[in-house]
Amino acid sequence: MKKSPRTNPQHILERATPLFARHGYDGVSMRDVAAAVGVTPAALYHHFKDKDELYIQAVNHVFGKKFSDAKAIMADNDEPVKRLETFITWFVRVLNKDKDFQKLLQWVMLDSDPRRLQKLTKNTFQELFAAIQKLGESFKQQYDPHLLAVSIIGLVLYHFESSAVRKKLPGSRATHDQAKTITLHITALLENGLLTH
Amino acid sequence: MKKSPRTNPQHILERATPLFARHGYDGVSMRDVAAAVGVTPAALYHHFKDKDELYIQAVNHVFGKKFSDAKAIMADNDEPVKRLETFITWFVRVLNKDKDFQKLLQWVMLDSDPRRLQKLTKNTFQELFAAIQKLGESFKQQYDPHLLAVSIIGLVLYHFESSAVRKKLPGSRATHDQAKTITLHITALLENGLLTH
DNA sequence: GTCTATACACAGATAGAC
DNA sequence: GTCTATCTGTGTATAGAC
Repeated sequence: MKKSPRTNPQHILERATPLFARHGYDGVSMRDVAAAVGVTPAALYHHFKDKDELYIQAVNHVFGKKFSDAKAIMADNDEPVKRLETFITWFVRVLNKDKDFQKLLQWVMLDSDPRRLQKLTKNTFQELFAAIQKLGESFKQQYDPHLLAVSIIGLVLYHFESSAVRKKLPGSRATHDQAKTITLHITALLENGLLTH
Repeated sequence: MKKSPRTNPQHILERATPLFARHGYDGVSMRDVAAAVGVTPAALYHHFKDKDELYIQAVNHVFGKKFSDAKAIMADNDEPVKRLETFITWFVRVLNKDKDFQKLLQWVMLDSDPRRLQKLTKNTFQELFAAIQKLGESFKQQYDPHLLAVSIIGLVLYHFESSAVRKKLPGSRATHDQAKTITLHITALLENGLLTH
């Protein structure tokens, strides 16, 4: 095993991730990252050519792991309802556990730089989205598969995206932050809808 | 009628809004705003004590109008299903029409400054959220009203929050950007769910 | 591989003339 | 009410010593 420097690229990414997750690209400076790592800004430029590259690699470092897990889950051969529930259970648990992942998803959606957005979404969302879309086709034919996939993802994501604001709103309770509560609510609503038949 | 200066506070807010909507608080400088208004940065400080105040007033200027419209809609006395559909129709149309409103909603959800978040959410979301929550109680009792309100809002919002990314994903079509398409999809899914009964 | 030192642009904000 | 001019801190990024 070669001697590895205390400060390798992966270590830098792991220190930078929570900063970008909390404050976004424009809210974090290279000085901030350097301070979190425990080096000077100049040292960062030895490992990353500029701030964009550092940010993109930090995001992809987080996304890569999660989405490869998701792909495995969606590849199972259970029946559709079971697969849907497995996916939602997994997605809720991951979002609940890894706040950095959840926040970075939000920041990516808001990125106003087309170049950077391209690099952030390349080879990450596509496969998972396609799998969800295909799963959606197993249900009622009336739903557009693309819109249905967006609906399913949004239904899950928004319970976490709204969390900071939601807690200030009426009816908020501690149980609303628990993965199990959210999962049960979403699956019931998605499967049965609001009306009695 | 008094002589009004070409550059009054409201005019500044209207010029600043699209900038904050696109790039967020940290992505916009006072110099950017001043350039968009056509004055020097110093002039802005005559009308607003600092950047925070300018940003908060810009957001509240946009939110205020929309949410008072929404309150009126939710006050109607139609039956629950009809009221739900009216609300979703209105919400989708507003989000589709006013991209600044839609984007600012996203930025507010990500605001990491507790002080600013407090000022942004004070007296804006509460009443509307409470009305949606109450509407949700008209349907199946099994659903937690708070979670149901979050689900309904998220289901609508995410179709717009995801739009930049969604267009790069499989199955995307031009009709997916039309208010009517989205409204019909969401109402059908919410009311009936995925399973056949 | 990390440091010191620094270049240079841009940030928020203010003083005081007009 | 807006300007010019400016203060002071922070931003990204680099050169060159160690």
